[in-house]
Amino acid sequence: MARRNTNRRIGIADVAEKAGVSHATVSRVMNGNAAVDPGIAARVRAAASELKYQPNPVGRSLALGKTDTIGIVVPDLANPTFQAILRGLSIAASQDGYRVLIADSSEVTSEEAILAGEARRRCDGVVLCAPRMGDAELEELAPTLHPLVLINRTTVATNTPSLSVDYGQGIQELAQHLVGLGHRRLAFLSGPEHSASNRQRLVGLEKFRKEHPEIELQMLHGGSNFDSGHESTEAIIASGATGILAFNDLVAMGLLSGLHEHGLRVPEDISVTGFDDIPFAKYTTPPLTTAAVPINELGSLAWRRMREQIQQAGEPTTQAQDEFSPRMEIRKSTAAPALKPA
Amino acid sequence: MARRNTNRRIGIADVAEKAGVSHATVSRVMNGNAAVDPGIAARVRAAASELKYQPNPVGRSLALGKTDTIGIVVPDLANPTFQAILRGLSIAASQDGYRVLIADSSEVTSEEAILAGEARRRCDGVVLCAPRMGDAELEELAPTLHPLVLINRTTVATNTPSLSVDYGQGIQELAQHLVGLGHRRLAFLSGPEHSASNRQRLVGLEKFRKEHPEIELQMLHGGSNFDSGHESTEAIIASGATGILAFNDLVAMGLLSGLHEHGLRVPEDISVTGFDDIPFAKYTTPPLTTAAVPINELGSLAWRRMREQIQQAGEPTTQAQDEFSPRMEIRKSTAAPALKPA
DNA sequence: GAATCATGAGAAAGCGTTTTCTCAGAGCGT
DNA sequence: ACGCTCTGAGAAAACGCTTTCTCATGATTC
Repeated sequence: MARRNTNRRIGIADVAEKAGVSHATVSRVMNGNAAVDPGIAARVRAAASELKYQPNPVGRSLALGKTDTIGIVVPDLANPTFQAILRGLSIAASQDGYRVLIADSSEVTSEEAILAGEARRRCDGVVLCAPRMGDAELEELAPTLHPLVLINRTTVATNTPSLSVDYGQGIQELAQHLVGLGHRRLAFLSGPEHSASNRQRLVGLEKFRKEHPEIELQMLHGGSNFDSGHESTEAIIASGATGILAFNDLVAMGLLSGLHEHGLRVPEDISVTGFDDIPFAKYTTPPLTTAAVPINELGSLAWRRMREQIQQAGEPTTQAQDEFSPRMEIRKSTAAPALKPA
Repeated sequence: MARRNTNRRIGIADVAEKAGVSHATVSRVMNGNAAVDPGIAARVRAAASELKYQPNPVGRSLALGKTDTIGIVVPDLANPTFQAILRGLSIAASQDGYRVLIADSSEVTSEEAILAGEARRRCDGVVLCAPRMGDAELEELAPTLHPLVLINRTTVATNTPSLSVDYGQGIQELAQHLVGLGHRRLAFLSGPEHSASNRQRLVGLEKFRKEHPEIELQMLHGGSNFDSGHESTEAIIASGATGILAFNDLVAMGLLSGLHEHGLRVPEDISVTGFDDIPFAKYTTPPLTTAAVPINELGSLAWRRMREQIQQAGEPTTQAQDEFSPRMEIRKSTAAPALKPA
C-alpha cells in the first residue's frame, strides 16, 4: 500500500472496468498478443481511447524485464565528438523504439564504474564511451555490464563488441602529409593523459619516428579543448617546429587563433593539423587539414551492435571488434614550409 | 509468472534469506527508513555486500511512483545550443541524483507531442526545449505534461515555469551596434520558419525599423546551420548591405567562410554579427561579434525549476517566468563600413 | 506483579503491467 | 445426443520493491 489511491493516473483497471472485461483482456488487446473477439477488442479500444489510456511504462518494464532504454556514459558532454556519438546513438536507437539515458562522468575516472553500473541497472544495456579507467578495472567491470558496447577501448576477457578509431594510423598519415610537404621539424601537441586515444596517437608517432629518424618530432603537453590549444601557442612557437599535429580539431582551432594573435600566418609560416573533422573544421580560417573520423557512423553502429546483443540474448555473441580508419581531409591549414624555417 | 526464474539477477529476497530476515527488513536497512536493531542491520548489510546486491530501480520506481529521471525533448541534437542546454541540465540534475532521458524530434513538429508524452510517462518531468509546435497545441499539451519546464516558449493557461532569452532585445542591440559604427544598410539573415526565437527576432527588428526609419533593413531567408549561412553568401553580397545580422553564430560562421571565399574581408568590407556566443564564436577569424546567451545557466536553471516542481508536488507552483537578456559581445567581425558602400 | 507502552520485525498489500493457468462454452464429428 | 477439441476470456501469479498493518517481545510504571 504505497501511494494513496487518490488522484492517480488512469490505469489498465479503469479501462477494463469501463469495457466490462478483465485486466488481462485489455492487455491482450493493447499488445495484440493473443486472439481476442473482434467485438470485445473494439469495445476495449473504444474505452481506452475515451479514457486516453496510456500504459504505464514502469509497470510494463517490471513485467517484461526490459526498459527499452539504453545508457551511455561519456567523459565529457562538452566534447563535440561525444556529442556527435550521443546524437548518432540516440537517433539510431529511437528508430527501434529505444531511448537513451545519459551519464556524464565529467572526466572523474572514479565515477565511471558507478555511473555505468547504475545506468546498466536502469537500462537494457550500456554504451561506454572512451572510458578513462584503467585496463584492469575495465576488464573487471565489462562482464557485469553486459550487454555492453565499448567505444575507443577494447577488452579481451569477455566478448563485448567494441568500436574504435585507428588514431595511431591517422596521426601517422597526418605526419606523413606534413613531411611530404617538406616539413622537417614537427611537434605533437598531446591530449589528456588518461585518454586511450591519446596513447594510441603516441604509439603511432613512435612508429613514425622509427621510420623517419631524420625528422625531428617534439612532444608537447596539452589538453583536449580550445583553451588548451590557445594556451600552448607560445610553447609551439618556441619549439621552432613548422608542422604542428594538434591532439584534435578543438586544440587546433585554439592554436590557430593564438597563432593569428601572434601575427603568424597559417599555413605560410606554420602548418597545423587537427583530428576528428568536427563540423566546424571546414569553416575555420584557413579550413583545417584533419583526419576525419566517421563520427555519425560510430553512433549508429554502436546502436546496431547493442541491438544485436539485446536481441540474441543468450546466443553466442559475435564479438565484433570494429575499427575505423580515419580519412585524410587535406584543407588549407597545411602547406610547404617557408624556405628558411623559423 | 512472467519471466522464468532461472538465471535471474539477485534480488531482495536473496539478501533476506541469507541474512535470515524478511524482505521488509532488508528494505528498511537499505533505505534507513525505520529503526532496525543494529546487529540485524549489520547482518543485512554484510549479506547485501557479500551478494553484491543492488536494488532493482524498476521495482523501486513502481513502488515509489517516481523514476528519478527527467526527460528532455529537443528539436535537433546537432545544434550546439541544445547540446549545451542538455549538458547543463544533465550535470545539474545528476547532482541531485537524477538522470536525463533524451528525445530528439529531428525538427519534425508532429512528433514533438508524442515524444514529450512518452518521455513524461517514463520520467518524473519533462523539459521541452524550443518546441516548434503551434501555440494552440502547446497550450493543450502543457497541462498533461506537468511537471514541465519550457525553454524558449511560454504558455499562459497553466502555471508552468519557462526560461527564455530576449532575442528581440538582443537583435536590436546588435543592430544598434552596427548603426553606431556607421552602417546604414543592414540585412537580417533569418532562421527556421517555425522557430519561435526567429519570430522574436523579427518582432524586435520591426521595432528597430520604426525607431530608425532612415536605416535600410532587408530580410533574407535562411536556416539555422553552417551550410545555410554558407549558401546565403551570394544573396548577402547581392543585397548590398554592409552590416549583416545572422540568425545565429553557426549561420554567421558559414557566412564568414563564404565571404572569405569570395575575397571579401570581414570587417573591412562587410560586418557580420552572430547570436548565442557558442564556444566557437571567439575562435573564428575574425572573432565573432555576437549576443551572448548564458547557455550553461539555462540548463542548470531549468533543472532548478524542475526540482522545485517535483519537490513541492501539489503546492501552489510559483509560476516562474525567467527571461535572460543577452549580453553584447563585441569582437572583431564588426567595424565601421568602408566610406563608399559597395 | 500486572497492566501499559515502546520497540522492532514479519506478513501482506500494493504499485501497473504481462502471462500462465484454468475453465466455460461453442463447434464438430460420430 | 454425447464426447471431443478448440477458442477465447477471466482469475491469479509474477516481476521487485516499499510501506502499512499487525503482533510479539521486553521495558516501564503504578
